[in-house]
Amino acid sequence: MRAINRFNVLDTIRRAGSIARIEISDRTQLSTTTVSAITASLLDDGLILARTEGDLREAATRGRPRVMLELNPDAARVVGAKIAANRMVFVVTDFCGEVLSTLTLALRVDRQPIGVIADLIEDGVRRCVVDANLALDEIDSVCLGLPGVVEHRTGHIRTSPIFRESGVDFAKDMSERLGVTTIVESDAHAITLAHHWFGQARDLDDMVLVSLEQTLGLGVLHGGQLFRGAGGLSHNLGDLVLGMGPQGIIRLASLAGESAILGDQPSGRFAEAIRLGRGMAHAKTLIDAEDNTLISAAIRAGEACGMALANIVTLFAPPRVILVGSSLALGQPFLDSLREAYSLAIPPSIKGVTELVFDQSTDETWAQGAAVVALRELYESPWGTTGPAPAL
Amino acid sequence: MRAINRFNVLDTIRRAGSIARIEISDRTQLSTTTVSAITASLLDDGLILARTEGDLREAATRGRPRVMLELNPDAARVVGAKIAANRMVFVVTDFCGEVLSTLTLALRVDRQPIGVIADLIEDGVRRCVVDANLALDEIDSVCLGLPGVVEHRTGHIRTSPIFRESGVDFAKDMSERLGVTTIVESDAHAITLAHHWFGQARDLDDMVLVSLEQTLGLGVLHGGQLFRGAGGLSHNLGDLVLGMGPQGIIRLASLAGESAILGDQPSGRFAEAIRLGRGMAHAKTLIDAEDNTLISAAIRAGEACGMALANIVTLFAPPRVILVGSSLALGQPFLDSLREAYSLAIPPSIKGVTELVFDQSTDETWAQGAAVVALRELYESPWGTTGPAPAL
DNA sequence: GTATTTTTAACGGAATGCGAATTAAATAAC
DNA sequence: GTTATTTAATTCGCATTCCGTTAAAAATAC
Repeated sequence: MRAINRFNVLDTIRRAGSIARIEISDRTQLSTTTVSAITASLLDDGLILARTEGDLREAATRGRPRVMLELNPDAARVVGAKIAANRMVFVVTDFCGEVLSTLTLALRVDRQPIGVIADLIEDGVRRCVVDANLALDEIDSVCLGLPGVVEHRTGHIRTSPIFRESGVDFAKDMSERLGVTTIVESDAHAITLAHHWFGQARDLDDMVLVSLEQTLGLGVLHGGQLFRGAGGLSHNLGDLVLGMGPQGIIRLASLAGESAILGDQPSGRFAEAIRLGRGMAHAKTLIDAEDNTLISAAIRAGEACGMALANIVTLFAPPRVILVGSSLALGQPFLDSLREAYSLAIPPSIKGVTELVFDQSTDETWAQGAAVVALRELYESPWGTTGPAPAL
Repeated sequence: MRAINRFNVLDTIRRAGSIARIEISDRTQLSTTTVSAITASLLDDGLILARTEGDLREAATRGRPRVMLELNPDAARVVGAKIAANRMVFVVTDFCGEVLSTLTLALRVDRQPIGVIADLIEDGVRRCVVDANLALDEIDSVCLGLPGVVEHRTGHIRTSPIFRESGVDFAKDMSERLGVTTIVESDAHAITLAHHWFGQARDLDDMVLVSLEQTLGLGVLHGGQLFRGAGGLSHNLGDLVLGMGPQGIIRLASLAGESAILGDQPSGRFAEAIRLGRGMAHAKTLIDAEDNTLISAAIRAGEACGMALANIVTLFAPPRVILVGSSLALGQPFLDSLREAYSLAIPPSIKGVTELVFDQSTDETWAQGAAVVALRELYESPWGTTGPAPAL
């Protein structure tokens, strides 16, 4: 019970950024007495800080001024990472989720042996931590955001475009390598939480996010919690079936996946751009130069995404859908056809329920989302005076 | 806190049917002391009964014999109803969900004015209650299961094939007519809970049910709770888009809805059978007589359903999917093509995660499911010594 | 100084949960 | 037939935690 209330108070403080006790009592419906007791213990554990100044009401109010409480950024540090096929992005954040250092490695890792990938990740984490002027043992938790189907609870990677193997217990591997608790999560789930904490869904506890990257992912927020499938695994939108063609099943990935849009580019400048992870940006310049092959690929992809999106809205009926990912960089042809297909396909009965938002987040935001995944687990874990208590 | 534990204990007793306190303590992780206190209060409120005999362990065990606890069937009575376009089925059940009386009205109500439909439902409820040798004021709650998109929380019917109007506040209407708390729920959600309590999902807290009736519905059970969309509304699978054809969007309903399979039958014996709600049964006899039009319609429908099913499994990854509804009566051509399309469309990465179960429930089971919806709300509501306390 | 508002402190009461001891009810052993 | 043993359930005492009330302390405006 205390644990629940404690978490609620802490989360209220985080959402507000800076808030007085009496306001917490208002929002959480807890008595001022209880809030005082809980905040005292949070202050004691060093999770929050008190600031005397900063009362935003009119200065001309009488009475004892409010003491504003806010998260103590130094209460914990975590590492978040976005691992993609052609790049890795690491961030170190403080307890508030603010980024302390960033590291981007542009290198193609897909289909490497698992040991090689683990080596690179380990290296990236260590370097990013050093960049933040920290040592690894000052890091409380690491979260890796990966594409594909990830079982967060068990730490297994079911399938991922960056691994040849399937069913890897990657969380355990990396925990042992780093000597720090390491968890894994789908990259789509990570960016979903990033938007919940910092982005376009700060005001919402229910929403859906669709990520259009090399892999097509989905994040569903339901009551402020990620909706993970039974078994805790993430979704792979690319596997959605859009119809039956002459050569069999047509999946979304085959129309809207990165390779479907960019095509097979065996050589040349475009192929080089793709290899370096600039494929979509380069495609945009080609589209602007009216490359008809690419334009029609983008339109096809947009239509497919719009239809799939309509199906997802039919199933989840969220107030807002956020679209993110590199494919958005394709620009008008893609976005217009997506919007058009969506409004055609959305059933009339739920028209107007859902708002569509496009968001071009940087890779850093994705990594920050992974950090948020780690932080959320810290928030819920019991704390001693020195740091988070080890799990039972 | 007590309320939560109380509900847990009550639900544990319901699941077990008959169970000793010490066993409850085992399963709920509550101390025997707490279980004793809670069961005492439940006994006091008349919600459960104690039975001295019935200890199923070997008779030759020493020690004080266990006192088995079970639900008191007489603690409450509810009415559940399945309202379909061409029939209404009512049941009165006791507190355990056991059916006390049944009433089927075979009449076509779709597109009647709302007052007429309400009249018929009111009449059905009253007659079914009388059949159970009860008076309406002995009924604690009524739940109506309707096809279409239903907002359970607010009691509004967003769209339903049986109403001309949309956005009707039907729960309020019927509550006033009957003088009994009346709630509404999607028929698919009702049958989902029926399977959770009595059917093929007794052992599962996570599963998905797909109902193939006149309307195509979906029920998602997640952690023992129905997963309702962000506004508490139900899903309409028929609106799912399966592809783009020459005449525009192809929705599942246009391939696998009842009218899509049976076709437009303006007259004749078949049309008469459809009007009476025997359409699918009659179709089966025609299929057995090798009516090629129907066979190919059934195959098309099966394929469409199989693909849609694969998409749902991709999104929810439940351990089990239960398929119910009148369309199952089409037999082999439909089921075989469904299975085949499903196994083609299911992505390899989650092959084997989900088990497919077909279930031909009677209409009574659907109505019983609606009763379960009502009972679950009673279970959670606070009780006085005389009956459920009125909502605040 | 007085008034006002926020925060902390102190006390009592109520609810809840747990552990230990106790009682209850049966069988097994003698 | 009595006693011991075993298992189930209850009782009792204790700790926690919450809330409400009241009062005091802190800090500022007037």
